[in-house]
Amino acid sequence: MINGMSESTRYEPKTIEPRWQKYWQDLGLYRFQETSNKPVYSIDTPPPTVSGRLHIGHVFSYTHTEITSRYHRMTGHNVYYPFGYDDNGLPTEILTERETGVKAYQADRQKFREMCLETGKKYAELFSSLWQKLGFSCDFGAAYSTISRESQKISQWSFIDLFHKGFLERRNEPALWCTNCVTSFAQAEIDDVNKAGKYLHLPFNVPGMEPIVIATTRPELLAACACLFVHPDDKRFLAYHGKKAKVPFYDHEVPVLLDSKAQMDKGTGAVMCCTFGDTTDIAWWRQHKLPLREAISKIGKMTEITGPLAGLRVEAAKKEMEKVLTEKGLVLKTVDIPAETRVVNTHERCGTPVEFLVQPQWFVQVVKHKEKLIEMGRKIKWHPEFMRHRYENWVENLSWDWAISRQRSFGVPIPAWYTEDGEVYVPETTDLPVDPTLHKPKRSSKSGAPWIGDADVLDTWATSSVTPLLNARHGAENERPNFLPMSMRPQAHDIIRTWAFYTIAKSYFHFGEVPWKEIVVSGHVKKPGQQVEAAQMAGQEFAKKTKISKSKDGDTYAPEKMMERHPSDAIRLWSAAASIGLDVPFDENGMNDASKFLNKFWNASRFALMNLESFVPKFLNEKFESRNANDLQVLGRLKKIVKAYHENFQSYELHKAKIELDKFFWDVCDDYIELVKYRCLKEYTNSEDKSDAQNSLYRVIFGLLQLYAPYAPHITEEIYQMYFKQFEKAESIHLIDLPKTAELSTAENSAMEAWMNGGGKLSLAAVRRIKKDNAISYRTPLKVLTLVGKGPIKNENLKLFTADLAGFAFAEMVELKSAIAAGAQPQTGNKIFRLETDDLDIQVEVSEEAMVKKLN
RNA sequence: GGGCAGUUAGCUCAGCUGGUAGAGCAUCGCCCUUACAAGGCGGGGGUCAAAGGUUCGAUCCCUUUACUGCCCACCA
Repeated sequence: MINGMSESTRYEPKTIEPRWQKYWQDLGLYRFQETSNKPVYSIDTPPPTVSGRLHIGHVFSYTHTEITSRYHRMTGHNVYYPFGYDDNGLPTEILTERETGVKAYQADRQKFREMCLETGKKYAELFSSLWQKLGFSCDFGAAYSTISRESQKISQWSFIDLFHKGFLERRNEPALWCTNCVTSFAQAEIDDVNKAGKYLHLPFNVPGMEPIVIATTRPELLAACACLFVHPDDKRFLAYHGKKAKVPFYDHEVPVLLDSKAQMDKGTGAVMCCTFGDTTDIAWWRQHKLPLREAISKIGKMTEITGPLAGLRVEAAKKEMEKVLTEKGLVLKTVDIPAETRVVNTHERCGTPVEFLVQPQWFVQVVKHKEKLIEMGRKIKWHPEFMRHRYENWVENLSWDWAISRQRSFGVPIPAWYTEDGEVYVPETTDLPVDPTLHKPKRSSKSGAPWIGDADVLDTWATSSVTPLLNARHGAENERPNFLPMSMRPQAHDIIRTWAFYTIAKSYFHFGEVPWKEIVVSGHVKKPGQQVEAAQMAGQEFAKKTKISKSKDGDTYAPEKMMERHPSDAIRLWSAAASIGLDVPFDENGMNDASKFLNKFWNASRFALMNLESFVPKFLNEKFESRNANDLQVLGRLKKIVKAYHENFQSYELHKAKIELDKFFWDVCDDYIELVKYRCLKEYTNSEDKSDAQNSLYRVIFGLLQLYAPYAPHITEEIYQMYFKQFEKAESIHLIDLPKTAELSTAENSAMEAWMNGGGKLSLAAVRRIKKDNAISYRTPLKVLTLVGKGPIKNENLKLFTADLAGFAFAEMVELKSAIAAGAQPQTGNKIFRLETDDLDIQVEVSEEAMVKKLN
């Protein structure tokens, strides 16, 4: 019995995993070493948004980073792997509103902020506890929150720096507006939703002529109609150029103007321009200097100018207007637009259709820096490489500057004051953080007019886009020098247009530099679903991948539930099995498989260690080379695996590293351990041979342990602690550097060749086969085992493995011959069995007595 | 409409720089064998979406097509 090893054949993670988690915490194993002179590998961890609970998709992608961090820690790096949470801004406000039933705009500002802080705290604890249960090696002591004082300081510093550098301006112009959240928002926060709609064809009367007919989906905006547009080349409307038309129902006169953006083939060819129905309206409004007629208020109610619609919400107003117009006979025609062909922009946080409102807003000028931003993107190494296209695609299509003010209460305050006559005051960076709703500027305004503090807060992305600065403690006394650019940013592909883009933009504006050297983009976990008539008609079932929805799928994909059923190591291994950047369907079988693997790993290690009882290893740095070909081939193969492992981890392809490792592991179980165990037996007296066997076995098992350690930290630690620690000394397997890539020796190379292609592996299979085919029990001893190498299989190669093979086959004697004599007769009382193949002939002689014995 | 991926065994997916295909699950057969029956051993199952091209040779490279998914644009 090895130190404290249990009798159970089943691996019991329930008690083992928490034990080591606590051990690691107590040892402070994963703390970043501020003064170490090891090279730093820094990770710009995504702080999960405090907008609800985490689902299995988060676990999936965060696990990739976690495994990567362990890899780097085990290859001589001082790893900076912080834990953070994004708890400022709109998402947290919405969550707080949902949980408390209190709407932000109805509540006292300070009081609501405190409620949000509470929410943030609660979820931060949930997140942190989940990560710890998964065995994450974050430096939990270095946790940050984006509403923290430090984060506020840096976010405001960023604002001020952009302001002074001229990348930031305050403009009073239409911005994307959410009437539900009562705030402006950015282009990146638009979500497309397919929604059915309806064109109404409405007549605009023109004195002395036929009415000009337009098609609109937004009759509720008629009151805001500023003009009509027709295409200059559209012959149908030539007579109307420059005429005035009367808006139906409201009867105010609007001009008929020309613009080539009016599409002749759309609707009726004539279009009404309202302030504002869509982005084209905004362009027209600017270009043609149209009057502003606001029909929708901040909170989504119709304004006074809409007459009978005033006070109604947009949807209700649309219906009411259609009713009114229909009653008056003003609807000439209606055309339904199916959902498939109509796309509505909505606010991604709440699904409310976008409106446009003119309000003073701060904008970061991104549109005019597209080229530079693309250039920055190209300086960063993307994994997988094709994800860079998404970034470029997004930047190329940018049409709005980044609106960063939010008319909300919980967030980092915009550090600015204004006077009525247009003076702007931005504080000194030494005075941060400030809250203009509470504090006053240090000086009075030039005109003596009173300062008005900005009551808005920053977009949550405006704060989370400075996480590299936060990690570097930029501007603080204990600033981390040479910390930027960071080594790596991990994140999922859905936030390339937001988090990745904004972080790159800010880094460029502040320093003209990239924020990190590499970015690793992970995929999503999709839920498996059914699909399509065609497949069903063919009697097939299709797995269609669809997004996991927090609201609809409830607890099905809750990691906490998953962790009741599967060990953390199994969930980690399942996550690591996916190709980098690809979406994967959720498949709980994959976790079951991983659990089975853990059990196998447990048993294999346990068995190996039994064979190492009372053994003292020659240490790894000591020159050791076995004389046994089987040992040599397996150690040679281990070296090959190590090399591929490092290469794959360098390119973040941990799934590839794992595939090769798994294959090796199963081969070790199936072949190597089966063969080596006979040389480890107590009764085995050749001490040189035995020493070779045990030293090799030690190395193979320990090597496997190390290579699996980043993926499955708990089970590897358990096995390490139970046996290897006595020799390796380190407090944890996670403190030992992974084996380095090493050259294969000539002996190893030729042993591998002899094993793989020279007949070694084949002879093992042949023994299994002949026993099985002839119903000879596995344990039945053989009198004689005869092998004949044919074709490429040479007897001299087979000879290398005969000693081990004899043990495996329970053979008293193994002989190699050039041919098996036809009609060879067994000795009395024995039987002969023969199997011939193209590469190898095998013959065994067994005593009948032994066979019968076995049958009973 | 633009872009990016994918299409390989019943299912989920690997397949490195081109040399007539692999794993797990499922299925079938055998086996309590002194690590493991949530196991072991063995078998069946694929014209690698289609068509052309380059090549001595293509799942892999090039072109075209079809389908699937994602990102973006369009939103009167």
